[in-house]
Amino acid sequence: MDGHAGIYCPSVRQIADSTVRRLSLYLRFLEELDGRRTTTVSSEALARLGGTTSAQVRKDLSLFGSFGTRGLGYAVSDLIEVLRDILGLDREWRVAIVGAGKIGLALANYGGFRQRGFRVVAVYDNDPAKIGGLWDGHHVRDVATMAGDVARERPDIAVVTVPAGSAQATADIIVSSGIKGILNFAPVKLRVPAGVTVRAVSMATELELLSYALAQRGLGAKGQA
Amino acid sequence: MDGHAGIYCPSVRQIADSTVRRLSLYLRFLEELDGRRTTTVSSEALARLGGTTSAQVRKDLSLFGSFGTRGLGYAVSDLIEVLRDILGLDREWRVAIVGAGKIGLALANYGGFRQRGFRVVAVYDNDPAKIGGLWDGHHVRDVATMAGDVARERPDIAVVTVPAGSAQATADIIVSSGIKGILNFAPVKLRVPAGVTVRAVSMATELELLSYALAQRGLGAKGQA
DNA sequence: TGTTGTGAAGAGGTTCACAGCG
DNA sequence: CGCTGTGAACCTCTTCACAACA
Repeated sequence: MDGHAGIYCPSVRQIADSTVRRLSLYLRFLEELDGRRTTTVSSEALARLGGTTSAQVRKDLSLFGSFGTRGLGYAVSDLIEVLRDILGLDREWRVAIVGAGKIGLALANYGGFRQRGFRVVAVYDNDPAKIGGLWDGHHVRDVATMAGDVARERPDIAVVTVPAGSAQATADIIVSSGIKGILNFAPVKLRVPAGVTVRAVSMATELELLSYALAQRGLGAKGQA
Repeated sequence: MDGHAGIYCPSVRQIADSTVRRLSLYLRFLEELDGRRTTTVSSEALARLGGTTSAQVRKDLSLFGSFGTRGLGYAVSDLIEVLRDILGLDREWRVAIVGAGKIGLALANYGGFRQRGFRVVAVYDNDPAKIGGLWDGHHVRDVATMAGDVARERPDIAVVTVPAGSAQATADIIVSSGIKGILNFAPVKLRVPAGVTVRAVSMATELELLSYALAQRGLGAKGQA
């Protein structure tokens, strides 16, 4: 055990999503800076990299503590450790992938996945054609057996990469098996009880936001045939 | 030409991302309701489906016009058409995929992609091993030839599914070739000139938001070994 | 009567500006 | 002197409450 989880308690109860999103961004920049042997960084420099303002950077960090040195800035390697701790990346997260399809595969093969401490411990599907087969080195199991496996393998997070139509039913199985975190790739809003956290990666929504932006842009100027 | 693009001009100049995101969600629910032959829906019902409030639904829609009937609600099929129009889904979007890998494949095979009017017109990569090969029915071309193709094939949107390290360079090529919309799957913040819209699908960030939420949750109660 | 559309009030996040320190 | 940390002002989005109306 590392025993230092929760050193950086926010003074305020609830931290905004937008803040955590930026912390995650800062961390990526800091790791890049660290790779270039940069030892110190100012809020101004971090802000430029992240497309925000120096005040925003300082405010974001100050919600969790005082990590900088006045007149100097932030020590890159220290801040990396702090942010990893805050974001919960100082430990391993055990992940079950539900839906042995292409999206899950893309995620599992995404370099940052393993590197950030996310480890696939089980893969499920409900398609008899897939069950028993191999998927990225894992045997695909029947989703019906999930609840029984959880006690043994203790996954922390379930990744839902099933079609929209079966996403809610899948989420229900996941919830009832006791998993408290869900990363949802299906283009539906999952309904879960309090105490379970859902995050959605919404390709459909982002595409539509893009479509909206482009359509708006076309109004004033050209409006292509 | 359909000629009715831009009927629904927002009274305010700038619509919030969060609003457009909800419109996209409403549209999905409306299509589901339409499939069940439901003809009318109240803001209250839409709100329940989308996890928001009726006032929010009405406010969101009222930014673009008055589409409901007092005492009755909204006509499902009419509202579907209105939202499709607002979101720019009443036309075809020509898409170039840059990075012939697994994520792009997952996206291209996602049902809603074609169905919502997004059509892949070209696939690029910079890996000589992939160039010339077949990818989901498309010949993979050298990304260096992109600028020349754009004049002929007029893609509206480029999907960036290359590794983080080459994402910015790829975006630069895309921008200089004249494409105005980018859907970015790489875990980096793309820097583009004004006039180009970027949307990011960030698996890394959402994973970290999930990790943060779970880590926080562990503090008060159990704090697993 | 039932539900929309909307001004006004409220909440929450961002920006400002400067005191506080190294 | 430079840069952080932070209360206060600002602004934007959300919620409320009710008039308007089919």
